[in-house]
This record gives sequence, C-alpha cells and structure tokens, in this order.
Amino acid sequence: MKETCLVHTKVFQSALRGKKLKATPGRLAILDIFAHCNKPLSIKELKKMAGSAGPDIATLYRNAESLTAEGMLVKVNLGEKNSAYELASRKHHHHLICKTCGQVADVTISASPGLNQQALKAAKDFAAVSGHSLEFFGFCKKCVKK
Amino acid sequence: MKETCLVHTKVFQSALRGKKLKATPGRLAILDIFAHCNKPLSIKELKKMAGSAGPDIATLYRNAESLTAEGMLVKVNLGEKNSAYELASRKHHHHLICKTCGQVADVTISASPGLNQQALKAAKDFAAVSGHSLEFFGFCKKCVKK
DNA sequence: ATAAATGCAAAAAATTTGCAGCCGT
DNA sequence: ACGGCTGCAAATTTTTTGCATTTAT
Repeated sequence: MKETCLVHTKVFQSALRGKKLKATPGRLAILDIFAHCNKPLSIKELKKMAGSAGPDIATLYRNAESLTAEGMLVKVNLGEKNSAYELASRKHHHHLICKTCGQVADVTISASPGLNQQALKAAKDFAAVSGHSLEFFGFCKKCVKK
Repeated sequence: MKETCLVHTKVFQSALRGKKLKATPGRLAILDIFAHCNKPLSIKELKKMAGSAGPDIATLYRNAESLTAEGMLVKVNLGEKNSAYELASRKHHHHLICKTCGQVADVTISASPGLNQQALKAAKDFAAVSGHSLEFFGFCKKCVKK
C-alpha cells in the first residue's frame, strides 16, 4: 500500500463508519488517491495509481460501487467508454473535456442549481429529479493551436 | 433486414452521400431503427432491434462510430456502462433517467444554449466549447409510488 | 464472533481487429 | 474497377463472480 496522508485517513475512517461501510485498507486507499488527485479517475487509472501493492482490481470495482452507493464518490461521464469516479465531497462542479487530448478542467455553472427543477417541470411522467450530469466538450488552448 | 420506411431511407441515402459515407444496408438499417425509435439505444439494443438478419455486431460498432464521427448520430450518456446513441438530427434536448426502472424522458432546458459560453468563460485553459452532455437523474411516477 | 471485505482465478460481457469476399459508386 | 463495407472468427479489454481466507467491528 502506498504512503497515505494521516490527516485524510482519519477523516475518511470516520466518514466510512458514519455510513454502513467498514474502514478497510481498500477503501482508504481509493479515498486517499482521490484526495491527492482532484480529477476523475477510471478504475484502470485508479489501479495504476494504487500500484501493484494496491487493492486488487476486483476490489476496486466493488469499492467504487459501494462508495458510490453510499454517496462518497460520484460517477462521472467523460465521454469515454469506461466511466470515472470522483470524490463526492468536492463542491458541485462540472467538467470541460478537450476532445483532442482528453485534458479535464473543472467548471462551475451558476445556473446549475436551478436546472433540476426546470427538468422536472418539463417531464410530466417524473415525480422527482435528484441530480444531473453536465459535461462540456471542446478544445484546450494547446490543442487548438495545432 | 427488417422492413424499412422508404421515405426515411431516401432521405438517409442522400444524407450519407452528402457526407463521405456510402449508403450501405448496415448504415441504413441503423438510421431506420433510430427513425422509428426516438430514444437512445445501446449497441446491444440496436442489435436486438435489428434482429438476427440485421447487421453483425461488429458492423454496428463500426457504423455507430463512423456515423457519430460524421455527425449523424450523437453519443449519449445514460449513466450505464455501455454508451448509447441517438439521431443527431433531432432537435437539441436532454434526458431524464429514472434511477429505478431506467425509463428515459426527453427534456428541453431553456438555459441550455447559453451554457457552453458560461463554461468557456469559466475555464481559462480552453479555447473553445463545442457542445455539452446534460442528463438528469430522478424517479418516474411509477417508481416513486413503491 | 460475525459479517463484510479481500485476493486470486475463472467466467462473462463488451469492444476491437484481421481478413477474405461483397457491394456501392 | 476501386475502395470502402461486411460477416465471421479470434483476440482484447472491461467487468463480474465464486470461493477460501482475512479483517474490521
């Protein structure tokens, strides 16, 4: 297991116990990686960052799911075939992805909080809208030069 | 190949020729399915709708990609592991997905056109924003009763 | 002590690729 | 006739699952 940040670890341990999840090394490893890397990561990237001593890939899949179910991670759509995850505790934001190099930037949209209600109003068959996924696609300054 | 709608077929044939794509049975089958089914479909669903006489699954993958590259289809994120596609010619809209049963409703968001510009303004490393993906998650009336 | 989590290996599912022959232009 | 498309089969890649063992509470 890689070196972990003790401060974060303590916080995560109690967060996990607050949910119905055990504070296991596999989960702490995942949360620690995200705490040090503020961008969405796929399972494969998580595995790479965790290294060979890190959790098995099956454990990563299982924990990404349980942590998402308990609201500690959120699933993010970057337009790739495999989905990525991110810490849910980060403040609400969206992503702007470069179609050429894949670079991801966080963006905050002021209208964002009102969108759910707009959607609910527009869909007569739905009783509630609990969240949304908003990702932008474009070209970063480096790639547009080429 | 399933029965196709002649009116649509003619339109699609010339649309394909307008791009750099041949009007092949595989592509016409895909476009025809979408023309009759106004909702996002995954490759597996496309295969099911096309039936055993329809295009091979490898062809579906290849054509979904080429049609998307040429702007005739758009890739849609429904929060599932396999991505879905939709006809690009439909007017701009978003989706509201029921977290319980997976039902998908189209929604139109009035603020939507301005979002790209907001995102661009917020991301200093980016030179252009060409599009976005906005999907809502919630519960349909049937599922909320339970 | 108990139920949950883990690693490993195997299975299943999803996606991609090579290639010989077919078909649209 | 040419180059792009197609089916088929095989190879990859991604995700899930079973099970014996370990670990957190």
